[in-house]
Amino acid sequence: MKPQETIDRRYLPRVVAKRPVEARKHDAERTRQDILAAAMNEFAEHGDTGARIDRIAENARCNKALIYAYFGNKEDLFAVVLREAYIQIREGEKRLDLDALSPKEAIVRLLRFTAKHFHDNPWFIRLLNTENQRGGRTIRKMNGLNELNSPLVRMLGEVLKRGQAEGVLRSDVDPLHLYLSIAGLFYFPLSNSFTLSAIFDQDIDSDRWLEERMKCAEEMVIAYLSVERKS
Amino acid sequence: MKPQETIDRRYLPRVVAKRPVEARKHDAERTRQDILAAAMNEFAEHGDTGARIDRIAENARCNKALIYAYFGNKEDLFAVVLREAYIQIREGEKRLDLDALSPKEAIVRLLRFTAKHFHDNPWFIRLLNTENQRGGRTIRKMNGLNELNSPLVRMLGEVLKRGQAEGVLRSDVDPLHLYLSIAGLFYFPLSNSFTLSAIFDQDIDSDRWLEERMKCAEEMVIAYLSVERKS
Amino acid sequence: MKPQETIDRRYLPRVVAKRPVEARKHDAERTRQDILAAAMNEFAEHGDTGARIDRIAENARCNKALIYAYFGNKEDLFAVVLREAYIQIREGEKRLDLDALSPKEAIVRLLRFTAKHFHDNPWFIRLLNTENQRGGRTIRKMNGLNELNSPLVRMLGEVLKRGQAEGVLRSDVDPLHLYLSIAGLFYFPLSNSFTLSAIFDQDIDSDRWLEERMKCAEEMVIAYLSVERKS
Amino acid sequence: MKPQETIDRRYLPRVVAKRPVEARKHDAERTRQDILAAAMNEFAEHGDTGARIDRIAENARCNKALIYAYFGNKEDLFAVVLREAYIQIREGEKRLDLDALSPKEAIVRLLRFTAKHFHDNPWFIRLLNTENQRGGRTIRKMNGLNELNSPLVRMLGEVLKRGQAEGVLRSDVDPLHLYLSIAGLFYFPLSNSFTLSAIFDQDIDSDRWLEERMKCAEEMVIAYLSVERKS
DNA sequence: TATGAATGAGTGTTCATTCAT
DNA sequence: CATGAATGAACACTCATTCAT
Repeated sequence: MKPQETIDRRYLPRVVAKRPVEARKHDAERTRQDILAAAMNEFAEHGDTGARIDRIAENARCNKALIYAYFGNKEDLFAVVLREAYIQIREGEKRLDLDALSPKEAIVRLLRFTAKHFHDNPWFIRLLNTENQRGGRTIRKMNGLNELNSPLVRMLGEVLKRGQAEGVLRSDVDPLHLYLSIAGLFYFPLSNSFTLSAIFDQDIDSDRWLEERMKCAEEMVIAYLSVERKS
Repeated sequence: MKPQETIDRRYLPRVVAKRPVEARKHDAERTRQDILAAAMNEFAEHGDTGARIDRIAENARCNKALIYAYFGNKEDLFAVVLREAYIQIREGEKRLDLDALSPKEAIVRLLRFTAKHFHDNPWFIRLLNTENQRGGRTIRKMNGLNELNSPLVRMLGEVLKRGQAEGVLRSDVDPLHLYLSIAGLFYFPLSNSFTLSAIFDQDIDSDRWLEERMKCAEEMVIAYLSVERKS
Repeated sequence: MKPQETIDRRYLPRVVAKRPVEARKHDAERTRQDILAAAMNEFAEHGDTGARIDRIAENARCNKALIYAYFGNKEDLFAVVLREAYIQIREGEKRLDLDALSPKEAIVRLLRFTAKHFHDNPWFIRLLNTENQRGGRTIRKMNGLNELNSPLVRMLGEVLKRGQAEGVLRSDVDPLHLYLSIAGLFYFPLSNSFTLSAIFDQDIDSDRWLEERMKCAEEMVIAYLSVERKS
Repeated sequence: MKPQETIDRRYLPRVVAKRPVEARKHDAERTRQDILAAAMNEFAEHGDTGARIDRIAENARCNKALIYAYFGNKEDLFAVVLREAYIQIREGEKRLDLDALSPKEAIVRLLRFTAKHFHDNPWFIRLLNTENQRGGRTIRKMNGLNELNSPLVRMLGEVLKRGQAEGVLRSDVDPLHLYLSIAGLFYFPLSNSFTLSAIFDQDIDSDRWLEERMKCAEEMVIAYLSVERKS
């Protein structure tokens, strides 16, 4: 039951920037980055127990000992990788500049970004799955998670408040629940694209499919937010 | 980076039926069932690479060689486990008897069943994740998937048709997309309960949380289905 | 700084009983003994950190996994080896039948046995040294040490009592101290035979040297025991 | 099976002279001394295979490459350490000024010094054990051992000759054997203090125990030397 | 049918040693 | 003179799988 041998190129984080085969010069920071990039690949492709230090070293074009020198051990390395994944998505969200948009437009933009991010960075989903399959042992010990992630909820909360003030959004929406809904509408099909494609005969990973899905999800979210609650 | 050591009891499939320690009495079918039950546990708890044949044998109260005699190898055993998981959820859905309900009631019942099933059988989610982390290698080779899974879509399609005929549901809904939405609204938070609990400080696995989530999801789906499309 | 490559054959415990190269038949007890014998060799030759599981497996004509199946891990294996060493010397002492001899003869016989045992089983000394270089971490956790070792002191105590009653031995001798003296007179030169041979140009491991040493030690001990204390 | 983690402070050679953290100021000789001191510690605490170049560098406040620059490799470094150990004990003996004492007093003083040296410098014993566990590979290749060590035997020989001339010591004593006896009476219990403490329930490393032991050993040696051989 | 014994190919990790600056 | 970076060869231990009975 060997882990996957070949994998769709899309499953590789974009971080990778392989350097010519030649000699490794004594460039610590560069080396660290190479290892981290290789580790993101590896953990995303194979999960925690399936990931191999050997392969990370090979792909980072260094030897295993160096990985231990820089990152301690496999578990610590995974923690760095995981944090990096969160940093990337949260920074992407920040760049959306939701405050500059009308409330509904803001929601839609967040929705489309989320869909895009999940679709374009399948390793992100795989990393989250890995950590949850592990029982969250790594994230439980991580620091600074709140500072990293709370801006998203705050941002979304402000959009909702604005919408309610303007009378265009219903008034009883919890921002966290809203985010979970938005994410869930894409996470489920994309995370399970292999099984769903097999059992329902779909081509979930195609751009066309995603576009359709976004339309559907957008309508659902907007429909929900537009309804005024019957008091 | 050892796989999880202890796990919430809920994470174990219900199939398990441990028998008194005494003797294995050459009861082939019984033995097979024991192995299968133990294997479901093991794959759900630890994923494919984390699962251990030793532990399966121990929990099935037999020896490893027997597992190979019955199931071939680890990969084949996983395939049987995975199919079993699909059988269980599809049978649950069939028992819902959606035809006997009004369209909206039927949708809501399916939604609540899905939520409950994901919540009560976390191993189901874990198994799906495992297979998708594996790149769907197992399911790709499985036969009879269509017969097993298509009834769900057909059933849902009929509900939608009835609702449209009665004029209570919008007319442009794809049953598969609807199912993906319903499932996704719960799959995402439940599958990622460890990470989400950590980063957003929630108690996602609690019954109370699920109840709230169901209310929210229900409203969203109904709002969406009730909207008449502006032609 | 590789551990020794070749070593005087004398440094190997006598337990070794190598079986023809052919096939390993499923004989658990035999296998266990083979592993234990090989482990005694290995730990005696190379110490704890220098001992190699690979070599033990090779010499026991089995594979490494089997060693772990039988003994748990390297540390546990070392504990079994160490206990075995104590069992062997204590059994040898019991067989001396000191009670049947006159007090002085009994002391002399114990002395000669001790000398012989140290000389003929250099691995015994090496094993003790290893454990003491380790800070006694293994023996500290061992059970049943008292039952194993106290008979020696008791036996010696009885000899002394008899000698005092008969008026042939001085009356203020502690049996443990006496044993430490007897052992020390041989342990030091034999344990340090390599360094002493090098710095004093002796052939300490020869039978002739041992014979001389025994004469000298015997006289010293007897002289001491014969002196009546000036009250 | 990691080497010892913490160790009684007494187990460290006195050579150590840690300098403030600040800067290493290109002082070659000073650096060499620091490395040597750290190496003595390391080899004494952990033996040859357990000793770590990393730790030596850390404790010497330099980097590993420097150690190689100064001492060649681990094995060569160990040789320097070992020689240093011999130098220290032989110099101690020289300072005893045995010629100024009566023969019996001289013997007793040597005995007490030896006991004290072994007790106060347990790393000395550990170093000797290490080298002997290695099969004497290092000392065999060392030069100038004779000049270093023969003065002890010569000194002791002269004391014996004086005693015999004065008629207070027996006439057939080999000075080397006498030294081996004296040393052995302390080496054995001190070298094996961990195992002996465990199996005989003693507190061998205490000052009180040593005092008792000295009394006993003294009596034994004097009794032996005082006896006139029955021709 | 069922089992305990045995195996080979990994797997994470360590460490003495060398390189490049 | 001094250093941080880099390496390869081990090494303890694991695990899916097969053998012999």
